[in-house]
Amino acid sequence: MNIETILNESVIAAIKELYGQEIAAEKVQLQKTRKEFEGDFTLVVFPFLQMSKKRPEETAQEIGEKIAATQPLVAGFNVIKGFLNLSIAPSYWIELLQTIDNTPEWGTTKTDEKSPLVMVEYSSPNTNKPLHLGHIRNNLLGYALSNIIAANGNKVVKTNIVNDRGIHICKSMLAWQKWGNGETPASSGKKGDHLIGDYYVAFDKHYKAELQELMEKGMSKEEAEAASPLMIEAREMLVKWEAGDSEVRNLWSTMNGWVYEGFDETYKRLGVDFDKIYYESDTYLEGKETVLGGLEKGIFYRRDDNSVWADLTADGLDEKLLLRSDGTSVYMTQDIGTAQLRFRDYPIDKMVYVVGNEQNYHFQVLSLLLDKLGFAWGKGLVHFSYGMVELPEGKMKSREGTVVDADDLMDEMIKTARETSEVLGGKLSGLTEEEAAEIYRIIGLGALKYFMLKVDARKNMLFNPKESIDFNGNTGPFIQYTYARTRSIERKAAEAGAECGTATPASISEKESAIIRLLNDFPAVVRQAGTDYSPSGIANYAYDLAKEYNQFYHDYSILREEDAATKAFRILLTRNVGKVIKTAMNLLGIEVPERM
RNA sequence: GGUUCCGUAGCUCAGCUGGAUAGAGCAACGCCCUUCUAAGGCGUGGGUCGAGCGUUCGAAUCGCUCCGGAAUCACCA
Repeated sequence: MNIETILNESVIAAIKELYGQEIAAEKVQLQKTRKEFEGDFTLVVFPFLQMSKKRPEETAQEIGEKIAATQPLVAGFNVIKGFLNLSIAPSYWIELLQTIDNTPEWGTTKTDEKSPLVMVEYSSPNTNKPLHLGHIRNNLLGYALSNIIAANGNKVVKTNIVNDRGIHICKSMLAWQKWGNGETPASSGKKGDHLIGDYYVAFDKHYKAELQELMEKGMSKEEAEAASPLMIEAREMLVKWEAGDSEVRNLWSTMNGWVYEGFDETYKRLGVDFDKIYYESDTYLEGKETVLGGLEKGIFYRRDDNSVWADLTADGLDEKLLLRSDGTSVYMTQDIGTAQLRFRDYPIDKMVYVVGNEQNYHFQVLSLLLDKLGFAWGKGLVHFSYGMVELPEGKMKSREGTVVDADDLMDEMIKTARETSEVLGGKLSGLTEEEAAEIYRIIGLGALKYFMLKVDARKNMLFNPKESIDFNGNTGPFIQYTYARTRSIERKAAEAGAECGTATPASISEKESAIIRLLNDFPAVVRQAGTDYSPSGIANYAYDLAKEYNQFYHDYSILREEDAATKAFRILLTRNVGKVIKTAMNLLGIEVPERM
């Protein structure tokens, strides 16, 4: 049983004995004692004043006396105003450290046969351009969230829906046909997704030039857009694609194949993966059937022009188009189709969509529609909505060339990790170039990942490339550095044959008990992150722990301590800090180096 | 205009199931490497928690009203 539960029960018992009243466990406000005061946990006694009919100080005093007398784990207490600060016996903390040490995956909940199945959709790229900064936030959040959900005792299926069809892909294809001269990733040395992205940009450039020309001949913007030969050709290509034209389909699968190879490389580098990938080219027709089924059941209705709609006015929303008058499907229809396929493939209990907040309305509607169509998890679907990534100069726009490319950014981060390390002077001397390169990779990516994950996902965030590469302060490398320190201490302790935590030291310092209380919090932090869908909760916790340990590291000699029991205790503490940091960082998808 | 989200230090962000004097980092200034990793530690300065009203013994946290900003409200995806 954890210490909070024990104290909670002690408080309830004390209240009952003193004032003869039964109180609910939620009424007991126990919190960690603030740094300035002595003690480990603090009970707020204001809610009990009505029962005690005494002043706050007296009430706190008598509750404190009662608990100290009955609960052996409470070694002492003090009262400040209406706050009762309780000190926990060192023996309990030692025991906790040993429990952490002996428990594999401490802080997380195991999955078994009966665990609910949660499907997490994230990434969802288009196949006409490479991944950029916004995708990085999406991928990192999606991956971390999956880990966190899994750590809370759920089976998780990570999924990706690839938008592999539509006019945007036709644009790239057309441009490649016109100006590509048969260029391939192999012939050009470019990554497949970048190659296709370049043709998408080329299309846009030529298209704009065309528009300009037509408008100079006296057409309005709308007329020019309609008359543009390039755009007409692209639309024709889309029609051919839908009709299954073999030439177009072949080109399409070849070029998409190049893109997927490029994506795979980026995903691998980012450290994210998927259990199941869906393609819109497979799901877009499925949705149509489901919608028509809903039409038969009277859930939807058809207008005179033959289009199909859902009336959501009763739910406080408006009417939503599901099938165009020409019978083709829209975005919503595809998402319904994808849901249908997934439900056929897996016994889904809960569905989580990691998609940007610009689609909040879409998911509100989707949830209602799926519910009406009878999907058990429709109503409870979670749209894990995250904010935009903004740049210091303003919004990121591909047209204006202000995108930050995912691959470039990762290169840059790793390069900076190397440079920083070299400036600091021979940090990794004694390692081979390969070993050092691996550490730079871990640090560079750790900096990037932590920077993206520490911020509350709901908020728009500012990405300042310069600052992101600053490895000081509340950053991934700081946490990694702290971990490397704990590993170093462990290695040195092992070399010296030092004992690890078998005896109880005479006393535990404030810094030490602060660290242990943080360790004690970890399971609750993981649980909270699971219910709040909050990777940032874990990230900020990891930082707090690392910071606390670093201060401790500077204030106490760990290996030089003369007293064997104290030394052993500190080694055990260090090992547990390393263990918890590593677990927390793993949940975030951030690797942790053995040395740096 | 409707809906949703966000306003906390100069900057980037924590804290929000109501609790003690609102915390970090960056930036500025001053200390600390003969000491287990200085990618570190310590210190100084910096705040009407967007504004107002309300609920409460107690509000950055809850409610209402404003003010700012963002997203969305397509037969685009």
